[in-house]
Amino acid sequence: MAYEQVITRFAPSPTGHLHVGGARTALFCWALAEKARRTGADGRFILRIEDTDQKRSSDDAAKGILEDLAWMGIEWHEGPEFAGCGGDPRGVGPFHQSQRLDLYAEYIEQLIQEGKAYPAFDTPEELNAKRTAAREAKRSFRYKRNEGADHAKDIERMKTEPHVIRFAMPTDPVEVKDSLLGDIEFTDEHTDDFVIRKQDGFPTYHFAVVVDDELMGVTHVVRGQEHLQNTPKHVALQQALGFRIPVYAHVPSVFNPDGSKMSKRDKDKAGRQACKDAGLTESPVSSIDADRFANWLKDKKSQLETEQLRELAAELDLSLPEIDVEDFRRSGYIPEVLCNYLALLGWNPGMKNDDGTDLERFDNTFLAEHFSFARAGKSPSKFDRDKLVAFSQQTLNAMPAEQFESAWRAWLLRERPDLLKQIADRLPLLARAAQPRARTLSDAIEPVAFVLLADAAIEYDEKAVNKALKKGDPSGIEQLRAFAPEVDAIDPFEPEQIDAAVRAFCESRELGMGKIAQPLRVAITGGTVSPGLGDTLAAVGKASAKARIDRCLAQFG
RNA sequence: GGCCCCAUCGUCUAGCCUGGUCCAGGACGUCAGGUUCUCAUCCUGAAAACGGGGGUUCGAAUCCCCCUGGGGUCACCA
Repeated sequence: MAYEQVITRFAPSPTGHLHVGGARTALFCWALAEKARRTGADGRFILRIEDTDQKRSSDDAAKGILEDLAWMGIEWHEGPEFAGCGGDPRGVGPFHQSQRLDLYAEYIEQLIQEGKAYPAFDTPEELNAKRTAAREAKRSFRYKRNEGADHAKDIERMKTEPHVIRFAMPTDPVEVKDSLLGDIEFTDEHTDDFVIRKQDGFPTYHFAVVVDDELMGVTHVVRGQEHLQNTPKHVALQQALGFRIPVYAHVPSVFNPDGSKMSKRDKDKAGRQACKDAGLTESPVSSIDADRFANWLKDKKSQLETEQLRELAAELDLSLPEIDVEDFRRSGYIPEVLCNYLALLGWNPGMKNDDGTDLERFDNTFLAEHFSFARAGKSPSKFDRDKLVAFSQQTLNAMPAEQFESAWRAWLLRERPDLLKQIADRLPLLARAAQPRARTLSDAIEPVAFVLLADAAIEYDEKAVNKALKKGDPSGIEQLRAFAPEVDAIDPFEPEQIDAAVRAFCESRELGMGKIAQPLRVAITGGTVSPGLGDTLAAVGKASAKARIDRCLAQFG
């Protein structure tokens, strides 16, 4: 009767954009459910917004997370509706915890009636004092209910006094079944009588997750390893409430290459360092006032707003470290690549390519078909940007030209609309030239940046001029002079025709291609590095090409 | 500090469960060559790891124990 169910959920708290670590967890959650779904079982991936912290949660952040997930192609089957994702076919919503308060109240009431939870009236000061004392005595502080507590009397007191509700944690050892780490036994020294309802009436995370997971039918809880110590609390709560106990999988964290935790603070750190290196004492951007700036500069823990940091980085020509999914999107990574890299951080398919190398390039569909925790790693991994860049470059280079062009156009439209306007008319040509050199959609601009300059604004690199124009016999500049009249005859002025003309020129004079290529390159771009010659000339167009050659001849001839 | 988790090249990892085919394979990075009009590609090659110590065994990267190291966690945050 019961056919296989794999119901997973990703439950972020909406306090900012989606962190790559979270994104990987979401990806694994999705893959697990999607795999079941594809084999005809009841596989569902739920997205739930854990906004029980009134102070830190925001609607904007929640929306940002939906956007990030949708961009990555991690589509949730149930949850808030966004971009074709979500919905509530089983009627288990709403999916914002702040809208489920009545539900929690019911179960808390039940626990209090049964004496499994109780009100506590300690002030934060009292608790702090106890914690400090415990620490000084080198013990860990664990809140335990007063031996002589009078439950009925306390319940009466609740009506008039500020209080929290605590769960009377049973002392039996709790066994946690984890499909990644194996079974782990927690003895009762791990947990105390933790708070399940805060003074403001909101449930704590521990209580809300347990209730929601039960009510939403969650069968597999996939979450970060930092939650491992919470699990015995959750299991105890599930037992007390008579709930099912889901299967857990605690995935290891993702770190910076230096071993530090990948955090939003890294952006502040990079910005601060850049300011110090530049010897700045006051803010270079108006959005950060003097006091704030001074304080930020000396206080390593203080953080600027994301927008302020971006302005600062733009001003200092600094690239901030990517931490959130949104950062990678801005940097010009495509979602397929980010997903692929993230999935590989802790999981691998254990298959070979035809040439005998390990299979590591795959898409989300492949992931959904093959994912399991049996092949997932238990140890924390470091985020290697070089490898991500390599994946990105390989993928971008291998795309069909039209696909690259449209991906690039979409990226430019979102991130650099000003630039897109400037180059929109010859985007296909520029895309063709940029694609083989593009590592990301962002740095694709670099190899074709010379087209953005006015003909008269080309600055000639001195070394390039010496090497390409002055050396040789006849000198580069003479070759250029000889070639100049040929330009007009090239028709149409397109890469193939240009290349053919250059080749013919070389053959007739028995020259190596380099003899004319480099002088031309300097004339057109000011330097010795650019895309193929045909692409380079075609990108600026015949009129500009002639103008640039003439100007160069005039200056060095 | 208590408790929990983890441990193969610089990094991500394959191999470990079901010891021998592993003087440990791949990818990224690095270095050295080569192809190409520059750059980027592409091709060839090289250096590079089983944290240490005890067991078990004819035999251990693989199984067990200890040590060391790394990480996590000890909130009215999630």
